[in-house]
Amino acid sequence: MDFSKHPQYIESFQRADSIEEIHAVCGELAGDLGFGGFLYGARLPTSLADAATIIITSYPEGWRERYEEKRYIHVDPTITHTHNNVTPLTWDRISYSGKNGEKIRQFMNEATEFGLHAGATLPVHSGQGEAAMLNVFSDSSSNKEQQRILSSLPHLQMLATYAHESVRRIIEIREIAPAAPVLTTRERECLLWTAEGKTSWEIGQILGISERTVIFHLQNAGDKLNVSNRRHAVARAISMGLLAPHIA
Amino acid sequence: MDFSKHPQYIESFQRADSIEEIHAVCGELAGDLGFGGFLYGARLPTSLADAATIIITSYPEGWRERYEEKRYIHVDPTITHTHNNVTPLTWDRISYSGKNGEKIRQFMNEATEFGLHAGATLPVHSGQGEAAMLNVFSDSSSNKEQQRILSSLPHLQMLATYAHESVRRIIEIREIAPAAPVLTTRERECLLWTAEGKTSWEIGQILGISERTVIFHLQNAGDKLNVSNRRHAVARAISMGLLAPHIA
DNA sequence: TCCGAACCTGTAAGAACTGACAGTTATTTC
DNA sequence: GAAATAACTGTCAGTTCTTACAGGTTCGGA
Repeated sequence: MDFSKHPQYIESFQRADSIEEIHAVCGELAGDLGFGGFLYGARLPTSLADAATIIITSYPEGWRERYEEKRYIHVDPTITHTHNNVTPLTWDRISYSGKNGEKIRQFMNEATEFGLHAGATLPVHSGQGEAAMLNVFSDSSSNKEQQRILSSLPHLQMLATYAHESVRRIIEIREIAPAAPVLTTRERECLLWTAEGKTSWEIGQILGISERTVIFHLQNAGDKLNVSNRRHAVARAISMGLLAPHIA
Repeated sequence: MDFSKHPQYIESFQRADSIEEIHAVCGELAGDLGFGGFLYGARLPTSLADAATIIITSYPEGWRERYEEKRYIHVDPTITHTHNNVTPLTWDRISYSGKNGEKIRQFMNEATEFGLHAGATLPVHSGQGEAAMLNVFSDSSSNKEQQRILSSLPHLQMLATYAHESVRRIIEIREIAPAAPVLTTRERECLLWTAEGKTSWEIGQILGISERTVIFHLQNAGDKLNVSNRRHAVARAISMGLLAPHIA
């Protein structure tokens, strides 16, 4: 297969500044590599329990409708795989055992009705629970085609990271998530111990300062995080990555 | 370049059940692909502010000592890149501008003294803040070599995910992190609203149950999470991914 | 039919947190 | 030298959490 346009796709992804452009690049590369269509899907957490879902796809209209209608998102093995893995998945290796096995088999059978006979899923994860996947499908499941898919996996995987990078860049520009405030050392320390369940008094003992001072720092941290109690502060700080282990 | 052994490496990674075996596979593939050495590094968060660091490497002894001694982990641009990106980095594209530019230049210069003339970094992220990278270096930085590195990136990237997968599998077997408990729907709901800063009474209003019942559920959740107050429960639940947005 | 799991509710005392009062000290920056 | 920032400390009233007491209902599986 011809991978010579690989660098061009990467450049196109890096230049893209709208979802439509990303769609175009994905479509082009899927076509060039001989695939029948693609689907890029990402979930970008915006708050604790909410996430923005971005879908960029050239899947057949009928299949997308069916998928919606039957709520196949709860069955789709490519999504499960992406959640639990970092490695590529070729669809011929999907397992039909387990309690959802029958549902999955039906799902895959229905997919073939719309031309998705074979394909692969390339997971991409980024920090803080962001997850994305690039699916490509082929309208044949011959041995030769399976082999072709297999050999294009490395390139697809790499392109998937660039696709994801550009989506993140574009979405971030539009500012879905609020920026994290800058905490002082003490504020971070106090928050961290709070997250470990310590009381103000205990934290004071740990840090060698008075209980009142701990309250002071936590109050300041709370103001910066725009919250009104410690439970909320802990949740915010963690999900903003403010308490994450530092390098080294 | 010859990528025909690609599937063999993958199989070896999947079969490996010790860090030493992973070392061997990485060494083999780096050698086969013409690289002078490799470094796989991962940070697997174990608790809120702590992470296990796993390093598997064939870097020159002298360079590793120097790196330790000078605490280059704070300077190393491959680590910064891995933290902030999902895409591969070829070392010739490292930027020397910015406030740490001079330090980074010195770092890279010293690296060349030990034979690291060119190379690439392949980031791998998995859920819950886990991050890893595969570095490979070459003892020449000729144009031809740069080209060679570039063309092997897709394969390296894919192999990096398999390397990371096997490390995760091995480490998980040895149980660094405790398993997440199963929460009931109500427990999860109450915890979620608690993480949003709501009081018991408020949560009762939201869920249409009494304040006492909310306390009851939070108590049970706390017991399962093995914590003694809500701040700790919120922290635990979030960092275990129990409150993460469901696929819907 | 009995059991466990999930869900629901009440009272009450003491511990912990929150918010508003009112400050001090040291360091850095303009 | 003034201003800003980080760190530090105290009291007090009111709110919320924690723990321990003692129950009840519903539903599905053994």
